[in-house]
This record gives sequence, structure tokens and C-alpha cells, in this order.
Amino acid sequence: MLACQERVTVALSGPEGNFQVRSGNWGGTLSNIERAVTISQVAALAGVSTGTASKALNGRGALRPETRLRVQQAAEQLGFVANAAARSLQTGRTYTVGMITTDSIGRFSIPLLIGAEDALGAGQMSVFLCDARDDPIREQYYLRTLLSRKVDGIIVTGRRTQARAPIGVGLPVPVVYAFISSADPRDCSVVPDEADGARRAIQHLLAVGRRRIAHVTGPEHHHSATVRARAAAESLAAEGLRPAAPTLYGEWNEAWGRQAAGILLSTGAEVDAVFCGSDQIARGLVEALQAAGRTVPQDVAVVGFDNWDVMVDGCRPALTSVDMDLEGIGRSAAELLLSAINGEPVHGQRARPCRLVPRASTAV
Amino acid sequence: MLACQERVTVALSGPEGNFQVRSGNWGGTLSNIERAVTISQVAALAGVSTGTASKALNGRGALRPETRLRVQQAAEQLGFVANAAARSLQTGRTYTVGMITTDSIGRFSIPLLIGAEDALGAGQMSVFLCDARDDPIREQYYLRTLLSRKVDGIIVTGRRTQARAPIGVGLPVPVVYAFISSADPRDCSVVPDEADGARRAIQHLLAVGRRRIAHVTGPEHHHSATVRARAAAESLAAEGLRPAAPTLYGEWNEAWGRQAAGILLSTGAEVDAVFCGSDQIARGLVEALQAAGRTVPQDVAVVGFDNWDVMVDGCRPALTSVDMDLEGIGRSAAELLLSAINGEPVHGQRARPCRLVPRASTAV
DNA sequence: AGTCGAAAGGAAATCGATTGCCTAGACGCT
DNA sequence: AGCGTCTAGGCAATCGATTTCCTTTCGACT
Repeated sequence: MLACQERVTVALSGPEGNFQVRSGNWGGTLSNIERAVTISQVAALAGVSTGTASKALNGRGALRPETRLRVQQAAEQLGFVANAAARSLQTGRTYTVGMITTDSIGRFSIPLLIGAEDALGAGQMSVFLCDARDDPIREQYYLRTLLSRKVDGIIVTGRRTQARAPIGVGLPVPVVYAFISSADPRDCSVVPDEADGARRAIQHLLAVGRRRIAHVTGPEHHHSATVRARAAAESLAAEGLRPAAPTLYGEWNEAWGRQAAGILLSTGAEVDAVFCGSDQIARGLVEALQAAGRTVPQDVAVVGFDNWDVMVDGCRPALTSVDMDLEGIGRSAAELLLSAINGEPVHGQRARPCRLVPRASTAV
Repeated sequence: MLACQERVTVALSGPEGNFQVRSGNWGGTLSNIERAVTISQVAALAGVSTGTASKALNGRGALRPETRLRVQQAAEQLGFVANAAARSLQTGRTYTVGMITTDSIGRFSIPLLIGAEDALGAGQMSVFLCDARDDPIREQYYLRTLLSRKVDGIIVTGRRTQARAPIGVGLPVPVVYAFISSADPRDCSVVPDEADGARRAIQHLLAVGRRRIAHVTGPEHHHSATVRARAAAESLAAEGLRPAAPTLYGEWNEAWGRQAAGILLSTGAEVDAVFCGSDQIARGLVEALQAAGRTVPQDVAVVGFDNWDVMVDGCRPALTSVDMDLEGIGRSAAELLLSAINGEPVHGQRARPCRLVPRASTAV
């Protein structure tokens, strides 16, 4: 239809210039105006003072209902939207929070952001997303920016290798750490209970009758990897079992999953289930097992971690996985931030339970 | 130096309460202050008026170098950061742009955002990310929010099914559409030249000696799918070839890729290469071909689209793919927006070329 | 020596909205 | 009739930074 028409693309910038020159599309639809409407224009139209107009629009003061209505109609008619800068200059509130992600924005940050937006959107607040790209300089730069913008609060997030140093001390605004936790235990952090997730994975495998369970995960220096590994081992021990093989530490990707499958097969460990530290590892492992003639789940059941749709659905059979409920963490962090903003700070770390999502890779 | 002395921090408001109560973490690191420092405090410390302080810090006015320095030192000492609200109230600039994504933030929006941030960050501007979740109501709500915050400009992005209706007409700020295009040809849009991408894919396959080429892609009602399909067919025609099979339209996922492989095999079409509309389709197809005993690339070469790291690396063999350079599009959109903000609006649609990234799935 | 001009910096208006304080009526009560 | 009270809404200060205009001071030139 549309497709590539001429694509004329058009001059620009003669000796005219300003971007307010937007002839082109008029055609009078609705809503928006050329030059910003101020509250005094609204007040004038309604025949009141600006102060009264402000009260009318904000539901404050003692006004006759008809006056209030008149102002509201005037505002509507003019398409008035309050200048946020002016308002926040006066009130000290910006109805904005900053979100600093330390790793590059990615698979983990997005659900967190969405969850946070959900919780904040209800309170009419907006989110400033800052991607520090794992660079402390950028991070401090963004922090300054956020402070200069007088955000009402800050959410710090990032990939979870270790607890991180607090982003600042004595900041003039409350801070909540989401997904990652602050090294200072008095700071407010919301994290997934990864041990819980690992336990659920193991218990699920036990429930479907597996007894010889191995664990393949990411780098040993990742907090997540070690925590999950330990919890998995403890879960097995609680049932009087031992791991079917030593925990295999590697990378968080499919290639390592494949390689780990090879290791498990070659060592001759009799394994009837593998709990993997990520869905990618799990998928690589599944493919390599199948290539070696094993069937999943009959010969080997596999559980992943993250519940990343692309991986769990792409894998054949579909992958059972542990969901950390990142949106829930984001939402929860935002709620704690709101409560801090409203004068009820919360300290300490909160761990939220995970959820096991069973699929074909562990079906009996 | 300055740093945190005791910072007792101060009761206030009732049986505890306001969030400014942050006793807790002292311990004197650097930077940040309890209560916002204003320019008058800086001015007082430097022994000048606020006006002079402002000039000193912004490099304006006629000041003795030593005065300027004194003010700068005072600012540094107090950790002064200008209040953005006050500044923008005065200057009319916020050094902020809004980015509205119409689909849920995802795989495509992130690189666009990163590219835009790159281009804007250099100009010290920040990005407000708004996820409209494909809901026109949310979209208009966010638009109002952005306008009330007096952003300097807006970037609209989203998944590309069709050109979209302009987000508003006669807006008081410039708008650039990125990845998706506006239906109004006078609006400024930056899009990938998908036809170019398809041509590159076909030409690459031809270059590695393939002649019987099929195309498997997404839904027919997706602009991307039809544009790529047509360009692919035209590329073949230009060499006097016909497609080895009719274009197969389906979903943008692995399952469809597998299914399509089955279709191609069962119809007995002799195919020595498949160009796929997405990396996911390609991966599903590759796996199904292999399961049916074909080898990639010897029997069948496969090219994907998107160059999505997770897919192209996860696939065995690694997947040759077409990269739309989303970051570049984001950067380019931001640059055009900046130029509009600076009074040189650009109209019309710009298409940016794609890039073919060869990998093992088409290696000779 | 007087005038002119440049240099340096201060005073005050300004941006737009909010809000505390005050006043003018209206009304009720004794 | 006079006084108090309540209500509706206006006035003006305020938030913090920028910027225009103006004053002062000093030096140079005729």
C-alpha cells in the first residue's frame, strides 16, 4: 500500500526557521495549541483571578461550585495544561522519579520499569530512565541530573552480580534498590528470593520423580549463581539426596548449556534431571542432549530460570522455568518509594518469592 | 572536603515523618547535601549578587576572571546544582525530550532509546520514556504529560505494522518518528530501508551461489512483511530468477519457522536457500530442517532478519542476518529532533540502509 | 582637568503556578 | 439596628534562576 513512495524529503531551514513554523498539517483537529496556554489566560476567560483559577483547578479553597465549573470549562476550552516547572518550583514536588539502571537497559530492566510505571502511573508520576551502562562516571552524572531535576525519588536497578555500593549517601531524596540490593543494609532493597526459586525448581523435579539431579549455572562470581546453587544443594540434602554431579559453573548463554551437556554426558553421570541457572543455558543443554540421543523430559527433565518467553517457548519441548516476577519487584519497589516520598520510609531488604512455571520439559 | 559532617537531620513533622528524615547513613562520603543548595547561597558565599553568580556559572556577562572563579569554587564547595524547574521556567527550555513507544517497550525500542540517548546525551539532554502499550488513551495521556513538562521535543516510536496516524497536529514542540513512520508525509520520520535489507539478503544468497531461494516471513498485514517480500522477489527477478516457492506468510516466531520448514519440505520444492523475515523464524526453520536431515548451510543456506544477538548466536550454525541499525535510527532521529529544536525543522521520511551480517548459516 | 567609554557587578523584573492572608459582602442573631 | 461570622474570591509573596537594564568605578584621551 503505502510502501516507498517518492520520499521527497524536502528542503528545510531556509532563511526562515523556527520550529514553530509548522504550516503543513493544520486541518483543525482537536487538542493542541500553538503557544502554551497559561493559567492567567484561563483566569481571564473565566473572569477570575489566577489564584482563584488555580484553586478551582486543584480542588482547593472555598469556591462556589459554579465558579469552579466555569474555570474548568475555560481551561478545557483553551486546552490548558499546567506548566510542570512552575508548579514544582512552588510545591517542591515534581511527580517524577528517576530510574537508574547500571547495566545496559535490557531484559531485566524492562519488566522492572513496567512494574514501576504501573505503580507510579496510578499516582500520576512519570519515570526518568537513565542507563548508566555499567559506568560509575555516567552513574554519578545521571544522579546529579536527577537531583537537579528534583525528582521525588530514585529507583536503582541493575544486573545482579553482587550487592552494590549505595549510589550516594545523605541524598535529599529517598532511594529504593530494585532487583539489585544495596550493600548498606539500612537502604531499602527489593530483590527476588532466588534461593526460594531454586528450591521450587528442585522440589518440582523431585515431585515429578527425579532423584539424580544436576545443576548447571552461570559464573561462580555471580551472586545469583552461588545462591541458587547452594539452595539447590540444600534442597536436595533435605531429602537425603546428593547432587548427581558437581555444580557446573560457566557463562549465562546457550553455548555453555551445550558444553555442559557434553560434560555431563561424558562423565557418565547418570542424570535424570538438570536444573539450569538460566533459560538460555537450559535451552542449549536441551538441544545438546537431544543431539546426543536423549529425550527431554523422558530421559532428562530440565528446568530453566528467568521464564523468558522467547527462550521457554522457542525450546522444544517448552521449558519449565522459574519466574522471578520482575514486574512485581518493580511495582513493589515503586510502592516503597512512594511511601518513602510520603514520609514513611522503609528500611532493609525485602525478598520476594519466585514462581515455578511448569511446561513440557518436566512433564511426566 | 566539605562532605558530610554530622548531618543530624532533623526531626520535623510530627511523630516522625517527612522523608527528609534521613538520619541513618552518614559516614561522610562526598557530594550530596541534605537540603537543596540555591544559587543565592552560592552568591552569598562568594560575596556577589545572585545575578552575578548566575552569570559566572553560565559563562555569561562581563566578569573579572577571579570573580568567576570565586563563584565557581563556592558552587563546588556547596555542591550546588541548579534547579532545573527554575531554570526552565525562565528560559523555556527543559533539555528534556519525550520518547513515546506505542508498543510495549521491547526488543526494538531499547536500541532506539540507546541511540537517541547517545545523540542527546552529548547535548546534555535527558529522555522521558513513556510506554503507551498500544493504547491510544495512554498515548494521549502521555502526550499531555510530556507537554505539561514542556519537553523540548518528542520522539515517537513503535513496532512497525503500518505507518501510524500523527500523534497530534499543531503541537507546540517538534516531533520525530523513529522506526515507525507518520502517515502524514510532512512529518519527519526515520525508518529502516527494509527493501534494502531484503535486497542485501537476496544478493548475499546469490553471491554464495544459491539460485532456488524461498522466503518465509510474518503476517501479510505487516508492512514489513510485504515490503521485504516484494523487494526479495524483485531482487530475484532482476537476476532472471523466480522464487523457489510462494512467499510463506505466518507469525513472527520460531514455531512458524518450524512449520514453514515442514511446508517447504513436503511440497517437494527444491530449495537451496531461505530468506526469513525474522531471526526467530529463521531459527525455527533451521532446527526443523536439521531435524529432517538437511544440513545448514550445505543443503540449505538461511538468512534471518533483525540481527538479534540472542537468536543469531543461539542458532547452530550461527545465523546470517540483516541488521536494521536501530541504534543508528535512534541516533539519527534524535539529531533531526535537535535540529528542529534549534530552529531548523526537517520534513519528510528518511530511510536508512540496512547491513548484512554474514555468519555460518550461509558460509560456503 | 574634564569628558567619554568600557568594564564589573548590582537591582529588580520575569517565567507560571500555588497559597496564605485579607477583605468585601451576605447573612444571622440579639 | 448593630455586631459577629462565614463565604467567596482577590492580592501579593513565593519558589530559584536568568536577564535586562542601570550604576559605579576606573582609565584613557584630548
